[in-house]
Amino acid sequence: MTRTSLNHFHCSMARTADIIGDKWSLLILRDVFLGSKTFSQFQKNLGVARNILSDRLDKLVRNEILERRRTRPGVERYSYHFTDRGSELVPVLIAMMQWGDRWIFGEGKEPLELNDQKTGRPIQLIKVLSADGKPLANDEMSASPGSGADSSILTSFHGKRSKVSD
Amino acid sequence: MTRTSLNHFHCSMARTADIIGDKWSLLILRDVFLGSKTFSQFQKNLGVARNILSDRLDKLVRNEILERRRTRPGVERYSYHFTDRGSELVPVLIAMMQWGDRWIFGEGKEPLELNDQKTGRPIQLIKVLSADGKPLANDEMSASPGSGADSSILTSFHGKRSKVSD
DNA sequence: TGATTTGGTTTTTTAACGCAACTAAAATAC
DNA sequence: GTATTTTAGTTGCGTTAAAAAACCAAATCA
Repeated sequence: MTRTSLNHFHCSMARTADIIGDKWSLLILRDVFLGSKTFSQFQKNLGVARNILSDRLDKLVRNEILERRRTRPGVERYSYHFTDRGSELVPVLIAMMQWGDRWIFGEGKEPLELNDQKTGRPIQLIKVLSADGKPLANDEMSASPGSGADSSILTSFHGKRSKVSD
Repeated sequence: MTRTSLNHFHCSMARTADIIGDKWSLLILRDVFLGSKTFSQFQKNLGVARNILSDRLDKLVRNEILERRRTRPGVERYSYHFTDRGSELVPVLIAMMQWGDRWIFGEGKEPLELNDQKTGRPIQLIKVLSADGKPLANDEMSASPGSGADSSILTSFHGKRSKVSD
């Protein structure tokens, strides 16, 4: 019996979490964002077990988050890069970083600062904005079934569950 | 041999991932955001095993993401709510949802739409913005050691690792 | 009064994790 | 020209956490 997959949830969060919702995948993606490219770099930076790293890279490649490129023809030397799909996960990563900056390390103690390369100034805090660009608090939002919704979306997004080998 | 904790990484992503970087925690938080409050509601909506749910709720409470309130004095009836700390994770959740909307379900097939309650219009796509409010692509950002950085932050953020029972 | 709901805990099984050792080819050092 | 190191993994094994199901006790509903 394999672990529970979230594949059949009709829910974007669940499906996204199924792909990147584990510690090592998230850290690998962070590492890619910061410039790491190779198996050894990830291994050195993260200290993750090699089989786990192998498994996660595979999964990220299969899900087209990362692309594996051969760096020299005919030789087993590879590098990993974001696909378009993968690079659009960066806001997720940055939102997580910023939360940790604020609530774990605290103002003025951020381990890492992200800057606009052109101006050198720090990027903005990631926020939820209304259509006209105003920050929205959580209780100023409402959820409604989207165009692709099935009937029971708001009362339950518990879809069928499945066993997968992944 | 216990699982590796990311507690000693001097990295906001790692530390945040250590708290919410697993499927069920993320789904519980989504569920809270959408209005669920009780153990039974989470269990019904998510279909998660009760012991796992119990464990995750506990962890989220211990980490002050959620607050457990007794709903009737002297009786075992509880409800779970975001703390301030927890509610600031919502941008992370929404960024994940939006990624799934786009890359898993596809434009026009979103299971759920989030709206500005006042106007009824959908919220904006979450983006990384420069100080002057312009969207930044990934290669237009640079990382530099923050005010709380230790010396080796960019070459390696592999801190000491520890075994924890958590 | 008997069934159901609520909020869990306990028990058992199984899959995932972590570690160390191994492989095999290429690159570098001596 | 041989030896060591680096790269990119795979294999095997023991441990641990997750999943499923059963159980529990108090409160509430029918």
